[in-house]
Amino acid sequence: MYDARKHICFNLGRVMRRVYDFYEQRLSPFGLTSPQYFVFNALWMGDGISVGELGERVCLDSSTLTGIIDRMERSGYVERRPNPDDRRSVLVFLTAKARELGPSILEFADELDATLRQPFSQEEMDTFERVLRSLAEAPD
Amino acid sequence: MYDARKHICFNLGRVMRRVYDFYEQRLSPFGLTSPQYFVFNALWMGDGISVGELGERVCLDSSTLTGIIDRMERSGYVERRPNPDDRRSVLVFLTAKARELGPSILEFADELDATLRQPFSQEEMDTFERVLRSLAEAPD
DNA sequence: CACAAGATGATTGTGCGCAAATTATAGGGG
DNA sequence: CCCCTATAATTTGCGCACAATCATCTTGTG
Repeated sequence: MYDARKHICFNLGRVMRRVYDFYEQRLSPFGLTSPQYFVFNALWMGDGISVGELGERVCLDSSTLTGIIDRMERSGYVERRPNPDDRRSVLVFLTAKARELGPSILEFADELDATLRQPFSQEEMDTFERVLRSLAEAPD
Repeated sequence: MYDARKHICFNLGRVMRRVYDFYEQRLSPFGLTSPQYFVFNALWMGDGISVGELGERVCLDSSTLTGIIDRMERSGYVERRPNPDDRRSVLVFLTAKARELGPSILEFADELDATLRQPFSQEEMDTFERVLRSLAEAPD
């Protein structure tokens, strides 16, 4: 019998949505969605970068980031500043609010990740993540 | 150093988008997207069901399905018919076109799935899918 | 039989996510 | 110095995806 549930594709989508939701329910006190958390995290590693470079860090198209940065600017986490060396480019910075909440958010996200991993053995998670990374980096 | 890439959440989203894209590039001759393929597949198991029941089969909200069914109706794969027993409800059917293309599409999708699995051992895929299913079915 | 309670489907609003087109600027060659 | 091409960010158009809401219908209860 044909059942889409046997396809990797189907389960991947289903789990992705569930896990995003898991994070977002718990990140909601901070007013961050999952993609916004990734952007926050990428900027925590070093801000004052262009939209394009940010896109490389979070594996998202710059046109997708335009909207995410808009919303994070509205909620007070980031701000855009012109690049003095290149007027086409915009540099994205974390705000004082972001710097203040940063440690709590990052610690909290680590706990969420640990909660997700908790039911599985180290070996299972290693295999799981190895397959995941291979699928992410496979050609085509 | 904090890096969102270490989070399951981040890699899950990235891989899900890549795998969806992998399917969609190859399903494009049929004019189907990945979610549309899941709906097609669910109806192949038995059509003439309500939007709500379809949603249970594909694990999607009925408000999401409204749009997907609209588009599949436009491309000639499904049609809505009123439910004679319940005037609130709409039953979704596959069209003649869908029945004709069905076997090719299902076989093709199986090949795509096999291609994705090909680089990995049976044992790796078993672990991968077991973790995936547990994450999908975990409470909360 | 009437009416409240609950189910169902559609609609609305928000937020990703990408391709293609657009706008503005940069940089190189004649 | 000017044209041509390349690049950065945004806009536009499409397609998910879900929560909240609304309208409608069925069902259970008295």
